[in-house]
Parts: sequence; C-alpha cells; structure tokens
Amino acid sequence: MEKEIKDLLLKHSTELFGTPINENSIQFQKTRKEIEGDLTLVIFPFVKLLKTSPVETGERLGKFIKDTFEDIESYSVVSGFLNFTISGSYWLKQLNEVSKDENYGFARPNSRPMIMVEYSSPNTNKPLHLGHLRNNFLGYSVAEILKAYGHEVIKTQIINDRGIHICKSMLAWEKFSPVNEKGERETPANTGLKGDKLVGNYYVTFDREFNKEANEIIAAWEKGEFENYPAEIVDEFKRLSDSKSGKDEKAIAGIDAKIKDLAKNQTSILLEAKEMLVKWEARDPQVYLLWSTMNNWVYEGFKQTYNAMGVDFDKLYFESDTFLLGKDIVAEGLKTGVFYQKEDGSVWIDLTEDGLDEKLVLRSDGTAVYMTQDVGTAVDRFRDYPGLTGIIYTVGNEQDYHFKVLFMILQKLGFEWSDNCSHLSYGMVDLPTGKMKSREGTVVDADDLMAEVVAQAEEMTQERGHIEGFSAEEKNELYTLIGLGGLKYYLLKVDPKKRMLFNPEESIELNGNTGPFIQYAHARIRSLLKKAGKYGALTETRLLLEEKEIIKHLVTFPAIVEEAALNHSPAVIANYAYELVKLYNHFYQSIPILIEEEEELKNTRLVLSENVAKVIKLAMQLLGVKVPERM
RNA sequence: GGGCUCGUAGCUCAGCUGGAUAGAGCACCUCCCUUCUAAGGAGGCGGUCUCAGGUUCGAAUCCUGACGGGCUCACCA
Repeated sequence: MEKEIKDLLLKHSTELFGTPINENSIQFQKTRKEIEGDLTLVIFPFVKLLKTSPVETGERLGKFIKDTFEDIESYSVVSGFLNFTISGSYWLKQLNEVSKDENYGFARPNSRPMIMVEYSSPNTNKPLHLGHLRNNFLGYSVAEILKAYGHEVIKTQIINDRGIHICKSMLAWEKFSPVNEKGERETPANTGLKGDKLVGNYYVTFDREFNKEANEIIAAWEKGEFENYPAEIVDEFKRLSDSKSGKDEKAIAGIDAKIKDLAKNQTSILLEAKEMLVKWEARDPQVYLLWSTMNNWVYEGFKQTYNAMGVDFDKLYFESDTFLLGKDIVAEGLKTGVFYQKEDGSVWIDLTEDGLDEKLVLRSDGTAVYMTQDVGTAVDRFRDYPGLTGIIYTVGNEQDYHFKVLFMILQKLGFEWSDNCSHLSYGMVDLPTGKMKSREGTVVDADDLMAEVVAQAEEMTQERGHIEGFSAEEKNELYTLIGLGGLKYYLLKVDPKKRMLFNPEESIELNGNTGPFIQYAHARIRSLLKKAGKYGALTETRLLLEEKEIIKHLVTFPAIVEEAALNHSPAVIANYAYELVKLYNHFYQSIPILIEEEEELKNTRLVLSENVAKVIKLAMQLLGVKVPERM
C-alpha cells in the first residue's frame, strides 16, 4: 500500500503540487497507537510546496488518495500527519499472501550475486572462547540472512595455522609434556582431552616458562650480572633502569614493561621457538610432522565445538597455503610501483596521501606479515570462485584499521572487487567484571559456556516444561535447543557494531527479550494448532484490532530481511521476532481461538497463528536458532 | 598526541536515512490460570536521550566543540 501511494503521488505530483517532487519527501510511518489508522503519511514536506496550512494540505492529499484506493476506508489529519484507515479485507488479502508462501520473506535462492562470508578464523594455539561465539553466531547468521535475501553465499574461514605462536605450543609440548609408561607424550587420545584444549595448555605452559626465564634474567641484571648478554642490550637495560628514578608509579610500570620485553628477547626458550619457526619455513620434516600433528589435534577439537555451536563452513583456507601467494603479489606490486622497497629490503606501501600511514607488507628478511597473507588469501578466493563478487570479513573492531588498509591495498593493486569487500566489525564482549583477559584467567571458554547453558535449560525445563512422553534423546535435544538458542539470541540481539556486556545470569534467562521466550511462543502456537486439527481456509471476516496489528507486522518481514541483509545485522531480525511475539502473546491472552464458537473467526485466528509460528521459525532460522514443537 | 568509535531509565538494550507525548526487558510494586502451554498477559514506578552551541517548521537522530569510555597507530596476529 505504501508503494502504491508513493507511485500515485509521484505520478501526479505536478498536478498536486505544481512541481515534481522528490521521492524522499514521501515519508510513511506507523500510526501511533492512540490514533485511529493503519498508515500515516507525514505531510510537513508538502506544506511548503502548497503554501497552505498542514491541515489543508493533509485534507487535500487525503481526499485524493482515498478516492483512488478502494481499500482506504477513511483518513484523518492530525497535527501534520495524514492517517489512513485501511479495510479489513485488504489485511485479510495480505494475510493470505503470507500464508501462501512457505518461505515468506525469502527471495528466490541465488537470485543475487555470490558473496563470501568469512567468520571464526581462530588461531590454532588457543581454544575458542566467548568472543569467538559472538563472531561465529554473527557470521553464520549474516550468511543465512544474505542467502534469504537471494545471494549465493560461501561460508569460509581463514585458519591461522602458522607463525611463532604455534611453535610456542609445539616447543612446550616437546620440552614439558610428561612421558607415560609406554614412552608416549600426552595426546588427546591418551589423556582424553580435546585437542584444542591440550594444545592450548601447552601454549600457557610456554608462556609460564617464558615469563619465569625472563624474570630470572631481570633478577640477574639487577644484581649486575651482565655476562652472556649483548652490550647494546645491557646498555639499554641500564638506561631504562636509570630513567626510573623520580618517576611516578605509572611511568615506572611502563618502564618495567619495556625491561620485561628486553629480557624476554634474551630468553633461550624464545630463541628455540624462533629456530623452530625457521625450520618450519624450511620444511624440516620433524618440525613439519609435529606441526601438522598438533594442528590436527586442534582441528579435531574445533570441529566438535563448531558442531555444538551449529555453524558450518563451505570452504576452509589455511594461512600456510596462502602466504606464499601473498608474497608473489607483493613482488608484482613492487614491479608496478604500488609498493616500494627500503634499503634494508623491507617492502612498504605509502598511504599517507589517503590519510593513512606507511604500511609494511614484507619484512626485511623477506618473510610475510599478516597483511601479506591477507592479500594472498583474498586473491586466492577470487581465483577459486570466478563468480564471486565480494567478501565480508567478520572480525572484531580492534582490526578496523587493518581492514581499511587491506581494502585500500587491494584497490591500488587494481582488483575491482575490493569495493565489494567489507569488514563486519563487531564490538568486544565484556564481562560484568570487565574485559576478558587470558592472563588473568577471566576468559570464558566456549565449550564450558555452551555446556552450562544447556544444563541450565535442562533444569528449567524439568521444572516447567511440557515434555510428557519425550524420549531421553528428545529431551536432550530440547535442552540443547533451548540452551543454545538462548545463548545465540542473547549474543545476536545486540547491534553487532556495539560493544556488549555478557551477563551470565541474563544469558540463561527465560523471561523477557530472550530466545526461550520466542521459542515458547512458537511451541505454544504449534501445540494449539495440533489441538485444532484440520481447519478451514481464510474467509471474509471482520478483523479485531489485535489481529490487524499482527498482520501489519507480518507484512513487513520481507523489508526486515532486506534491512538485515543490507546492514549485515542479525539484531534487526531478533528485534523483529521479539516484537512479533509480543504482539501475538497479547492477542493470545485476550482473544479466544480454539474456543471461539463462530467458525469463520476461529479459522482466521488459526491461520493467523499458523503464520505467526511460521515467521517466527523463519526469523529464528536466520539467527541459527531452532524452535521446538513443544517445550 | 593523531585516527576511528561509543555515551538513551538503577542495569542491559531498541529507536538514529530528522517527524506526533523517547520505547522494551531486567529489577521493584499491584493484579490475572473452573479458556486453548502462566517459560504468558495487564498495569504502576522510573528519563535535563553526557554537556554546550548550531542547522531546521521540527533534533535522541544531522554539524561543531567539550567531557567521559573503548579500540588503534609494531619488521605481533
């Protein structure tokens, strides 16, 4: 209806206003609750054109529009707003349209260009944590939303499987892993530990030993024992140490941190790790075997976690595969003058004219940095998928600058698709106690959290669920569905861009704006429909206000999907679903459905309920949240 | 210090391409299961939309500045 009115005004604008009007000056909004009407047109923009009062302008437009559309029953002008009341039969027709389409709101699959969505992208030295949950749920959901909007979507990730951090875990495992009676070191098989957890433990072990050794070095320096250390390091230490006198506490802490870095670089353990990295790059068979063995443990662990999260990928990329291509591209770019080389051999790009800095793209020793492999990975992807038009990178907002630079480099290298690449930048997840810090042990582990949330759902469901006759397996499925659904909804209902607070109590809450609240509404409707058995089709009936409100909301679903797709925002979908459920619950509570005696009214209400359940399900599907038939 | 970003009820968040009296949830207080799942519903309490200017018929929304929080400015990833 909005579109029809808009077209009408545009078509007749000269006749109505004496001049063609801008499409943007036609603004619709929802009619306020207290005022009668279904649709409101803002008339201020036209007042100036007509040089009459708002009331007069409104009356004139109102009459013109009402006379054109049969379905507009009446209009009223209230302080600059033109409110239309639309006929019940129009809304019934709309409900019928919704009802006909099993995938209402979804576009035809693959009717839009191919897009790649990257998410997750973990390091292989640490288990996944709460931050990854936000990342994974977001990426998965945005991918589903884009599919629903018609895009062909490739879900992917880049696995950060190479570099010094992996070598640290490898080294710690070699040095410190206990040997059992069979002469084996710890493995996931002989410890029963998930592979990512086991490797993560050794990363922690490395860090502990690393710090221990660094502290010993500092202690030695403070006692004046400087033999075995290079003169320039010793000088630097003395300079830093002397500069502490007379400074305040904060400044001293800063200087101490610098001293710590200095000492860390002198540790034998770091040296060994670096040697290992060099060996890895040279494909030393022993190191390479250890590397692939430990990485495979991690992948196996991650696989379980992804499975529990309910996310999946169409294609994986590994940095160990793409960083060489990155180096090739840098070499080409150096020839064409996109990059330049400094005397020490390092390669840079100058972005100062674009308001950014100079950025390193290759170290002086010729090895790749993060940027190098990201360039390589991007190009690799477009080679793999000739139909690909763009990539969406789901990565935390601490990397905003990195992606700005990456896209600019790709553009300067002449890849036209760089314009279609975007950074889905999301805010950090804070805890009530503050930031998550691995050093302080405040990181919330993804597996633990999911298990906890499911256990909580079990407890709640046993307390109040309607699960008579469920098998043990069905029960467990339900607990998982509720626990995980709640967690996903909790993390997705907030605008991705914003930093958010994770409150453990709220995340398992069942009341209010939560996943289980929405799931419950769905289960209740399904149960109602089951009880109703067969019922007739829609017929011409009068509609109650409550029913009309719901239909109005259902009708906006396609526009919501579009908005969510364009903004890469699952939160838009979550808020929509919540609104829908609130409207429905109000209706459910105050209007008889099954016990309505008038057959036509009952049918209408059942069809309405059925479609509410359908749209809830579709919307939740876009968030990766499942909805139960009973709960 | 430069760049980016955020600041809405006690708390967590919607609203932000300018539009009517700024909305939810949680928490707190009242009510409602001899009607279909009360994991529900109705109502109450609670706001100088950080502050100060500006643009506009109209500003939580746009612009400028201040204050406060976060991120970032590595031959780390």
